[in-house]
Amino acid sequence: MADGPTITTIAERAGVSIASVSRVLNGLPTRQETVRKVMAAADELGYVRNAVARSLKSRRTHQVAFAMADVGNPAYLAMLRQIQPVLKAAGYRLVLHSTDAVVADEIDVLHSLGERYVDGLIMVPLRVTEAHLEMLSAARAPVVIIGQVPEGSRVDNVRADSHTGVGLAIDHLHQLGRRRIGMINGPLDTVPGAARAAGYRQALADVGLPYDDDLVQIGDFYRAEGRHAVTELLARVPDVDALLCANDLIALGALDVLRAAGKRVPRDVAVVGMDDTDLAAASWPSLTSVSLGSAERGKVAAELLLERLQGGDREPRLVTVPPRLVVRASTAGESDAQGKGNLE
Amino acid sequence: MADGPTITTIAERAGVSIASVSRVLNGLPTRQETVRKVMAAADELGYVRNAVARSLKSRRTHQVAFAMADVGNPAYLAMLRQIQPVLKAAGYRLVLHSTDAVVADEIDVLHSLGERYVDGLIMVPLRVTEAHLEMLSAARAPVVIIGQVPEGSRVDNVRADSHTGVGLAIDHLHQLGRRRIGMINGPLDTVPGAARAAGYRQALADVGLPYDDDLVQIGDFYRAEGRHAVTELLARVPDVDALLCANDLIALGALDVLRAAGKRVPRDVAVVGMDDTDLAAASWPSLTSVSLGSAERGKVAAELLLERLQGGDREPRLVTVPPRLVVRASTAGESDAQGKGNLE
DNA sequence: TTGTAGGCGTTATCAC
DNA sequence: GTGATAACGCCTACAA
Repeated sequence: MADGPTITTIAERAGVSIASVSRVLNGLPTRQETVRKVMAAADELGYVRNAVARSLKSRRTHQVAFAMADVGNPAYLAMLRQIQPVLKAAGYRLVLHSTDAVVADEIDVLHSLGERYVDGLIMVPLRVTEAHLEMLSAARAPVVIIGQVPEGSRVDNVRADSHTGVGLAIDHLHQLGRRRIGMINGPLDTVPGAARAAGYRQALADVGLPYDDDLVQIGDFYRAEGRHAVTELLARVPDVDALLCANDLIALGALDVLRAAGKRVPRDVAVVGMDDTDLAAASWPSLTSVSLGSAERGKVAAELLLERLQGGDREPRLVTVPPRLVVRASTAGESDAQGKGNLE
Repeated sequence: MADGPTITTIAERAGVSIASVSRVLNGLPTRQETVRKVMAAADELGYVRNAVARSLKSRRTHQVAFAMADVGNPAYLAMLRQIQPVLKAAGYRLVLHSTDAVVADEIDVLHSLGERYVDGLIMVPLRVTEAHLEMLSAARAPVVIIGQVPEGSRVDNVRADSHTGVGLAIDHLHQLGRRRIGMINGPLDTVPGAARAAGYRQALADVGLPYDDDLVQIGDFYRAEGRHAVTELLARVPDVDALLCANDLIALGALDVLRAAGKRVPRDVAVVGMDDTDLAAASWPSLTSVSLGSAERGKVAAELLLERLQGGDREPRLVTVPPRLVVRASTAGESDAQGKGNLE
């Protein structure tokens, strides 16, 4: 693992100056003979440009950071899968930051932008604190935030619209003739929890159904908690005919409980999840789910960042990605692709 | 977004030399008064060290690359989830490379090691070609390969043992009294496909069951292909009482087909998947699966790399991660955690 | 067309 | 202790 050759090594070998070597390597006009000599020397030595030195001079690293709470979370993964190819195609490397849901880590990532080891950052903050906003306004590189940012913040911002998403689900269930539609939500002090609760209330009003506290159960965004919450709801309202779950994991928990209780899905109870993760298609019955466009948000965020990296300044932009209802067997059993199956 | 301050800026402001600034910033012995002045200036200016300049001098980037075929693949993700915290704890950033299963891209990643923008690399190659080996031996930074590398290659190597893993599954099924154990495999010209085929043959011999060509069906590592293959096998051998599937997706396909055919799982047919992905726990019935230790392999790879980055030279190491059978409802229905459920 | 020289921001080696 | 000063490897005026 000998020390790699530099342009100086090549220059000596080719008998020219380092300036000529640099020119050849960068395709600047040079005499044919010089080009030949330099290329030959570079080849023989197995020369590879030192990206660090290059960055120091050019002030560009061709690296972009993506920071989110947890690499293992399917929603972030969906984003990552879209972000990656967009950046790669534009010649950028991707640096990953998993903040483990620790706010201090997020601030740290923002701070480290000053180290200039990346040209830009895409971040999905858990919540946006004062500290975030302060660091954002002082950021030394372009940042795109996926999530909610206060009005007037001077950052590109990509949002989901879970409020509307809940509406899609309720509409769908209502059209299927469901009238006692329960909601299993996560904590109300989270951004998604609050938005979904509000969306549920309004969507019911929109289709003319009364809001009933008994039909709402708060748990948390995990399968086990989902099971627990659904059990409670079922005990209170045995004749519930549909369940809107605040994410897919909760919905899987709901399927567990309904199955154990001898309820048929979707005939007795229709179930809808949210986020449309891979799990939705894997479950049985496959799960109707509201996609909040994680993939799309990732893609848009990457594109916005590239624009800023390539183009110049422009007004900060706000893009809201519309939700989409993906209908599967848990609400529309008979028309499902694997329609021959059933639960009895 | 004004140009950031450098040690020169600080030096001027504090009325000292850049050498002193550097010393203070690096905690080298300095007079108290100087420390105070420098820190004050740095604070006021919001100074942040330039990582690029630092790397140029120190020849360390504190970055490590992880290269695999596809960010979306759950097996790679399981690795990533383990690699990330190990590296983070050691102060390394993670650079992600998704090669889209293109060999040229892999070579490219290997080549780019010469650019010195990372201190090391963890790679999961699809297959190891001559070109790989050549680049590996010339690599200018430590590399850990997850996968099969020819004997005698001078690289750290972390392997799975799917051969043994298949044995675990067959043993389990045999102990449950299954005697007509089918195998749904992927292409035999892939490394995993070949290993699993060999493991199946030998495991049958080990438990004293005859090998029967009719019980083997080759498809591909996807759900739809799994469905197709299982359909064929079922037509040929209607009384098959267990299916070993070469990965979880195939196994999900198997569940689809068995359900449609009115076979009860596990009573009529027990089903085992491989890889133990998240999907295994999400399906119904939940899927018994052979874990090939993706997570563990990631962890070990990260640790090996760190050792090399911190310590000095040592002989290349070969670590084989043992497989583990994760029993769930698809083979052991009654004892399943959600045991009240059934498929009828 | 080519070479010399200066600078990107740090670190580290010297003398003082 | 501290301050010049020389690298690290590359790019780029500017001069020849």
